[in-house]
Parts: sequence; structure tokens; C-alpha cells
Amino acid sequence: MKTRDRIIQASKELFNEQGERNVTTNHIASHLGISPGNLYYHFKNKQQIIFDIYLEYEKQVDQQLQVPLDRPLIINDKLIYLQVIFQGLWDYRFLHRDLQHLLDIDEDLHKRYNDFFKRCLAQVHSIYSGLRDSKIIDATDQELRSLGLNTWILVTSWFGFMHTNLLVEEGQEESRELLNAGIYQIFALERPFLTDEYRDPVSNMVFKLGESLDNVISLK
Amino acid sequence: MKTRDRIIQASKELFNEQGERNVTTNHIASHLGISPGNLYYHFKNKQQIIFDIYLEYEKQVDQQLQVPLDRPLIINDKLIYLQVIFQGLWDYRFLHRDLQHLLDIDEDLHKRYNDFFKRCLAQVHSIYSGLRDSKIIDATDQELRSLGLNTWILVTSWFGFMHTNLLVEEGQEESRELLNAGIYQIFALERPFLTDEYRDPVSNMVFKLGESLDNVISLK
DNA sequence: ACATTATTAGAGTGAATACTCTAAAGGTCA
DNA sequence: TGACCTTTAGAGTATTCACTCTAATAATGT
Repeated sequence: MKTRDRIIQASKELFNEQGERNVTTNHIASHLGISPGNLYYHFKNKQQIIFDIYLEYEKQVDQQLQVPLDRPLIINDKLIYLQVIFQGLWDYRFLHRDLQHLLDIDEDLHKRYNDFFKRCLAQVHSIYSGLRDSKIIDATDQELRSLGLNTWILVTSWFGFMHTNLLVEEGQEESRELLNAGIYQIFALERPFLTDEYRDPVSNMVFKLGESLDNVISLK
Repeated sequence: MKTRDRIIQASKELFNEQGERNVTTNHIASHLGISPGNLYYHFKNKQQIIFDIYLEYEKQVDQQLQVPLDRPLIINDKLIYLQVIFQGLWDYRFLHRDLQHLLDIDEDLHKRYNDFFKRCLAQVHSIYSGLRDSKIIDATDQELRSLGLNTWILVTSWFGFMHTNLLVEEGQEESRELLNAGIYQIFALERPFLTDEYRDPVSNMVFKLGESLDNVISLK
């Protein structure tokens, strides 16, 4: 792999594991066994590394939120949307973790992220509209708007919530379960809008996703 | 005012305005016109300042979430809960802004915050139960649990969302309106569970709170 | 008045950190 | 081979920051 790509990948991993604040450019370089000079040959500064990682993420999400044009949405689509989005959220979790700071120090990034947010919100709305067209949910436009916004906030805040409020180590198994719990919480948000024929089947489908959450919250 | 209290107050303000990461102990001292030595006479380190500010916040919220024992809950209680909680969130907004980092560097704070979170969640549940007893909302226990959790996440993430996703300056007027928009979003979460006699009156009551949000999101 | 304690000033320090600079090494193509 | 461009090493630097140390000053009690 090219040095530049190795830097991006290593940075992403280190940022995710330790938080952007705790990872210096020297750390990244020595982690890769290269010199700081080398790193700065490929990137103007730390911000640019972050910016390039962000571009990767943005591109991925833009693809993942596409609505199929050749067929109506089915309920399983919704589950898949959530699964891939949550996976992406996990793979780039440092971005949302330190988002406020990252946007504060980089005006270009802030503007770009803002456009991204609006695009996402529009896509989320399209998805919900599609589900309404398929008679899976029933809601007014206004309800869909606030539902979409709440979904966005919840989704982008989920790992932050997990990390701060649940004393969970970053071991894979428990984290993965709590990722599923995030999906469950989103379904809880939508549940009241499901049409009669879908309410119970969907509830049953996602029921088990929420169990791990109950354990963590009530026991400790 | 005692020097110690002045340090706490100034720190809180500076942290809120600039983020904990961007405010050094030397900044705090020079902002108050005192020496660093003086600051460190009153506080062991920066963490302890943060910890003490947190204690203030925790105490305040614990009081605000009390459920009245001598009377049933009415719908206006819910609005007041949200208003005081959001105001507190604003007054201590740096806490949630940098929460992940603050908890990472201070294990005691993390444990304490965890207990606090569980206490809050229980209180939120009590409030929703009270509203159910008053026939204002209708929902199963499980629905109340996930509703309560979603409320918590939404409330604690609201200012972060505002700051990152809406290009809003910290001028008072617009921020205050968007604080109200946060309240509107919470009501949107609860709306499906309102009983028939409350659904329309409540919707009308909070309708105007959401308008500013529509403007910000759709226009820019 | 005097001893004792609480508070404050302010210079200073060691560690960290983002980034620079120079020169060397490697690759490519005539 | 040799000229030229790309990539890399690694020592170094300027700055920042949390925190320390010593000594001076105020406050308090007897």
C-alpha cells in the first residue's frame, strides 16, 4: 500500500482507539515506522489527514443512503440501512466523538459537513417517505420531518452515549451487542408510526436487539 | 466572592464559551487577574476544577427532576421539566460537549457520572409513569423505557447537534430559539403516546417552538 | 504586638507537540 | 551512466501548557 494510504488508515485506527486529541502526528509516524518528515511530505498538517478521512466517510454514507429507484422499499431495507450506517459510524467513530472540535478548527470542514448533514437529512426523509409509500409507516409530513431529525441525532450520538453512559470496554462482543441496541432504539422511535399490519412483526423482529441494553442499564 | 468560587465560575464560563480543550489554567488565572500559583493553591489540578463544576451541575439536575409527591403530574409540568433541564444543559454545556474526554481522563468522574445517568433515567421513567397515571400518555412499560432513553440521548445531545449541524453563532436570540426547538423535538418523540384528549392541545402548544428549526434547516 | 496560618504573586520548568529543514536514498528514463 | 524527480530519515525548533517553588503579604487569634 502507498505510504499516503497507510497514513490515512493508521490515523483512522489510532484516532478511533484513542481519540483524535490523544494521537499526535509523531505517534502516527512512529506507529507506522516512518519519520515525521515523511508524514508531512504527504500531508500538509494534521487537519488534512482528518479532512481526507472525513471525505472517505462522507462518500461511503452518501452511497449507503441511496433509495432504490426500481422498486418500492420493504421493511428489511430499513434494517439494512441501519446496520450499514451503524457500522460506518463505528468505523469512523472518532469523527463524531470529536466533531465539535474538528469543525471548530476547520472552517472548510464545517461547511462541508453542513452540506453533508442536509443531504443526509433529505435522504432520511426520502427513505421514510418510501416506507410510507409502501404502507409500512403512516405519518404526516411534519411527523416525518421531526422523526427524521430525531433519527439523525440519535444515530450520530449513539456511540458517544454508549461510551459515556455505559461502562463498556471496547471489547468486540459487548460493543457489537450494544450497536444492535442502537438499532433497537431507532426502531422504538419509529414504532408508533408503523401501520397495524407491520407493528407486531417488526417489534418481534427487533425485540432481541434491545435485550443487551436492558442488562447493561439495570444491572450495574 | 471567595477566590475559589470565582475560579469555578470563570472556568465554567470560559469552558462553555471556548471548550475545555481550549482553556488553560493560565487563561483562567489571567482572566481573573490572579496568578497561576493562586489558582493551584485552591485546586489540585484542572481536573478538580472540572469535577467541582460537575458536582454543581449534578446537584442542580437531581433537584430539577424530582416528581411532586402531593399531586398528580399535569401537562405543564412536562414543559417546565424540559425548560429547566435545557437551561441547565446550556449553562454547563461544555460538560456534554467534551464529556467523552472528561470521563476518559478521570475515572472517579466517570463512575460518578454513571450513577448520575442511572438516577436520571429512573427519574425520567418516574415522570413518564406519572404522566401515564394522569392519563396524559398511554404506553407500555417497555415503550416508556425506550422512550425515556431516547429522551435522555436527545436532550444531552441537543446542543452538540445545534453547534455542529446548524451554522448558528452563539448570539443569544437565535440560540434561545433553537433551545426551544430542542423542546419541540422531545415533544415530537412523545407525541404518538399522548392520549386522544391531549394530542391536539399539546401539539398546538408546542407547535411554534419548532418553527425556528424549519427555517434554519431548510434555508441555508 | 506577635506568632501562626491562609492567601497570593510570579518566575520558572519539564514535557509534549505540531511542524520544519537539510540531506540522503531510491526510482525513472534518456 | 547521469540527470532529475520523488520519497524518506531524523534531528531540531518554537510554542504551549499543566503545574511547582519560593517568598511575600494579608488575615486571624491571643
